[in-house]
Amino acid sequence: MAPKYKQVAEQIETDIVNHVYQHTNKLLTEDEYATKYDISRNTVRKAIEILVNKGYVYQVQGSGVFVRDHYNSDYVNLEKLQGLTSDFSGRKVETRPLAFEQTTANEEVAERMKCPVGTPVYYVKRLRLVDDHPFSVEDSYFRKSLVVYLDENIIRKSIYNYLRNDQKLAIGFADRVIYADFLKAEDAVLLELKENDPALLVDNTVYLTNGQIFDVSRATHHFKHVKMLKVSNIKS
Amino acid sequence: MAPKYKQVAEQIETDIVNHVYQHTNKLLTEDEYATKYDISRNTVRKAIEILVNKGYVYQVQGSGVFVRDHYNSDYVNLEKLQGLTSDFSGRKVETRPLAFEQTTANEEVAERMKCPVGTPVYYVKRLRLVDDHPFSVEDSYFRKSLVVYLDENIIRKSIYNYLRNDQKLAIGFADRVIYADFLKAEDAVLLELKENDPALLVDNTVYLTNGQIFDVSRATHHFKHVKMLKVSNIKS
DNA sequence: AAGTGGTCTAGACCACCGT
DNA sequence: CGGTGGTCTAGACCACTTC
Repeated sequence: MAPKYKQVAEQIETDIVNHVYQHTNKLLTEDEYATKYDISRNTVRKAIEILVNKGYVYQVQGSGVFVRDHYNSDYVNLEKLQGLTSDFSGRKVETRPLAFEQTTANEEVAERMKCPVGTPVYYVKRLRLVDDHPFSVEDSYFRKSLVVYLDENIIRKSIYNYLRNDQKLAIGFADRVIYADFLKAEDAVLLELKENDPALLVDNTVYLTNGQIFDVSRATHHFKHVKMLKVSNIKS
Repeated sequence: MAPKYKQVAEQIETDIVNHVYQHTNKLLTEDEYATKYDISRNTVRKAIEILVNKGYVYQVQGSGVFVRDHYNSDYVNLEKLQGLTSDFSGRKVETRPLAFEQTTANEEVAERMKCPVGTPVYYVKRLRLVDDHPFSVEDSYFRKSLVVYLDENIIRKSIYNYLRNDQKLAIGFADRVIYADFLKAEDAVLLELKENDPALLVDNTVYLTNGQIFDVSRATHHFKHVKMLKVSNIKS
């Protein structure tokens, strides 16, 4: 059972996507939502906060909450970690496994995973395509003691859905380091580009809620097809 | 007068940076902070939420709030918009003005600023250096009707501090689109790289609290010296 | 002045972690 | 089981926008 504020956030998000507020671009007031859903104003505010963080709306004190012009599906939204499928809903998203093996952490992986060299890990390499265009190549390592089981069937689909739903893994937070570099020859072939073209790289480190690292990955993105979007509020 | 939750967040942040929690890596409990600062638990939670979003700490239900290993000063943290000076505190940050003029929006700028072609704007081009290494080249346009005044002296320092503190401009939120491309010849010279090397680009659109766009910019970053960090929680 | 979002409180109860 | 974070409430008062 999801908490109320999440349910309400999803409700309002659906309304936004369905252009319910199109005439004025303005949401209902907080008091109106409180009455509508029979919840307290603070719960309404928590719901709206989620939408603010996702970049759907902005708040103006004394005035209201307004819908933003939003970037439909050309960007990878850095606020939504669920992966490509949610960013590119309505488009064809495909995953091609390129490698899958059980091995042990070499020095580089051990350093990124903060574990000893030789720790057992799963290695997965996958090519992702959107609308039949190569999108990114992804090298992932999963710590075997934490993910317990993986197979070739699972990695064709969403590894994360499997870990969350079937393995009940409590995924907590993630760091992503974003940078540019020369495209390696091996990846150039897969992305249908040339060696030493630019590449947009993202190094991921994913933690369980208790702070343990269970996954590190590096995604090499097609520089022409991939742009990342970060929305920010000037608070904090 | 900053709100309590912000003040407390800054207090705790200072404590973290000064290694006050180093022995256990664990913050005080929410109740302890509530007593310590004589505030309600909800206010403590708002303060801690800020630190979570900045990537300083993570929360474990039933257990406590823990300090993360943090990435001292090698990354541009996408959660902190204040600019380079705060990301690279303790390092030499320099800004060299390359161009400053009053002009009008051409088609590209008008499109990005969602304003008519011909709208009066300030154009600013600056080179940023960190520890004497070229870091990025930045092309910015400011909508003249909203920023009112700028001069060559201001753009040497922090334009944003000036707009916020002296002009009392209410800066609200920003979009950043991050991507990779070939480095242009003109920027290669400034960054001491070669034409067609990779470049890490960031297109910025900055809004006032009322939703008006007052600044658009494009930063071309040195691919070897710049990495961006995004920390995320798996909530929302 | 009325409307609407922003801050803050005090307290209740639940969910999860550890002993 | 006790400790600690997560959700939620009802209400007060402030700050800003709009008319």
